[in-house]
Amino acid sequence: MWVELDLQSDVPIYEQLAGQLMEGMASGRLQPGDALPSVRSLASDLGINLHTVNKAYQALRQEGFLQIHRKQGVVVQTQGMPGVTDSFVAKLRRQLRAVAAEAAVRGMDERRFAEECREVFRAVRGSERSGMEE
Amino acid sequence: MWVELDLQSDVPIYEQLAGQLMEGMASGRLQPGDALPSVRSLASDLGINLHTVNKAYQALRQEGFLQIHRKQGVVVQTQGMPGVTDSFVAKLRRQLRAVAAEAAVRGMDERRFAEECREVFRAVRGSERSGMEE
Amino acid sequence: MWVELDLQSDVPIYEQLAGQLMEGMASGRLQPGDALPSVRSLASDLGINLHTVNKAYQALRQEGFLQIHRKQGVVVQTQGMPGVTDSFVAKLRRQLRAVAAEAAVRGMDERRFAEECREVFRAVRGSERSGMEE
Amino acid sequence: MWVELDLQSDVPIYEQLAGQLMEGMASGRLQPGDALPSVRSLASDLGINLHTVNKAYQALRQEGFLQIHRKQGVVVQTQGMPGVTDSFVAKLRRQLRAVAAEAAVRGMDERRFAEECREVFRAVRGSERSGMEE
DNA sequence: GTGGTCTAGACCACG
DNA sequence: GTGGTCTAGACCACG
Repeated sequence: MWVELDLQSDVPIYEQLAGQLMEGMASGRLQPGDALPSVRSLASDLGINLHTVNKAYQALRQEGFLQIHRKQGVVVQTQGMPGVTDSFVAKLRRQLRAVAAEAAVRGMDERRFAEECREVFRAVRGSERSGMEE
Repeated sequence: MWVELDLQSDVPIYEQLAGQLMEGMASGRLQPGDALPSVRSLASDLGINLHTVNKAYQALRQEGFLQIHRKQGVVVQTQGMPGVTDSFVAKLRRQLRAVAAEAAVRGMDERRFAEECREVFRAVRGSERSGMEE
Repeated sequence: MWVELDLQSDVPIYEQLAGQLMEGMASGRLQPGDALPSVRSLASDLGINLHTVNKAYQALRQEGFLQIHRKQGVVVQTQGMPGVTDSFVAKLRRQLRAVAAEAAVRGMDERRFAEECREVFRAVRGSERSGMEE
Repeated sequence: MWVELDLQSDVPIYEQLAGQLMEGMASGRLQPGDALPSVRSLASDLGINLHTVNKAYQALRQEGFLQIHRKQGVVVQTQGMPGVTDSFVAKLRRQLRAVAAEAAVRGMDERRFAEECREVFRAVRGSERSGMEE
């Protein structure tokens, strides 16, 4: 799989993995209905423990991004991805505050900050979606 | 002090504290040269451990946002705040990726995302700086 | 058939199926002597595994709610449904404890709880039985 | 502690534990703000693994019944227990359906069923709360 | 074969 | 000392 983990990072592995899967969904590499590797195969593929993979899968399932069936395994949500809920917007803003504050202190101006955000957003959505929407 | 901590959050307290101090600097409530409370007094003020306050102060000092003198205590950096370094931009982008990916998956479009970023940036800079720059 | 399964639920499919059949019997849609679909046909009808349907049938047979004949197939018990045995009452109470405890902790009062129970009971017995008893 | 587990039961241990803690809160043995044993001490006390205790604690925390602080450990929610939300009522009814259906099939009548529910509810609330409300 | 559960044991950040 | 994370390995229900 295209997942890349930094085992040295202080960001927990399961969190990195969940993040990478989220980016996969954002970019379109992972489409609704797509099957993900079983916890065991992905674990051995990435060289980590199956419990660590499971923790990432469970977190994404609980938030509604994945479905986990007993035998069929793990699948990207088909029945309505979570939308832009109020609680998500609140979380988004909370996370942006920390980022924005340091940028402001370092002297980055508003336009530059917004531009960086825009570019990162474009980057995660990737090119594979071109023509899909809008 | 105006710091507010969420003891239930899974974000470490020292990190929350450092973040709040950073927001104080971003908004202008904390100006270069301003003295911060002593480790002892801030700890008892916030009802948290001495070590926790110290850890937040040390982290901000190490990055160049604070100066710590033996007896004069803790002071907001006077000799040039850290600027928009390449490594900061890299960190900024890394942090934005996670945020942007989830926003994209949830169906937020680019314009809305950039607008949220812009507004958060404005909010953290606050009104107290009006007239300082630009 | 009128059975509806939630393949995403963490309740095993065979258990959901047995529950739905039980509700069919409670409502009167399934009467003593009524024939149920064969394991094969129900499985393909519901898009699930043969074993799963079989497991649900066997569980209900073992408890005395169904009869399974070699060639006549599966039939709702004709020779006396299981009654309100002591062991059933014990099981009933055990299951209610968990439900009731959470309701109590959330601040639901006794009257409301009893009322919810009453209404659910009425709902599962349904209207098709009207005139059958009492 | 007063928790009793049935290691033979097919109900997962962590679920039994969470249920017992919930009953403790329902009965008033566990009051808001009360400290619970650390995962380690409760685990050794009950003769089970600390991860199993942790799983029960995390489940109750995620639903809002417990707070987990880094050093202070685990505490019964003080800032507003979860209330009777719509989603809880929906879950309650779903769980009652299965129970009620079998009771109905076995010939238990509505009044008896409601009475059983009422008594179980009284039992879980216990006597220690007498005089607390109403 | 799959995920779910449980155990045992380790290291670390936090406070 | 506490919970958080990770590993390794086991057994089992489900399908």
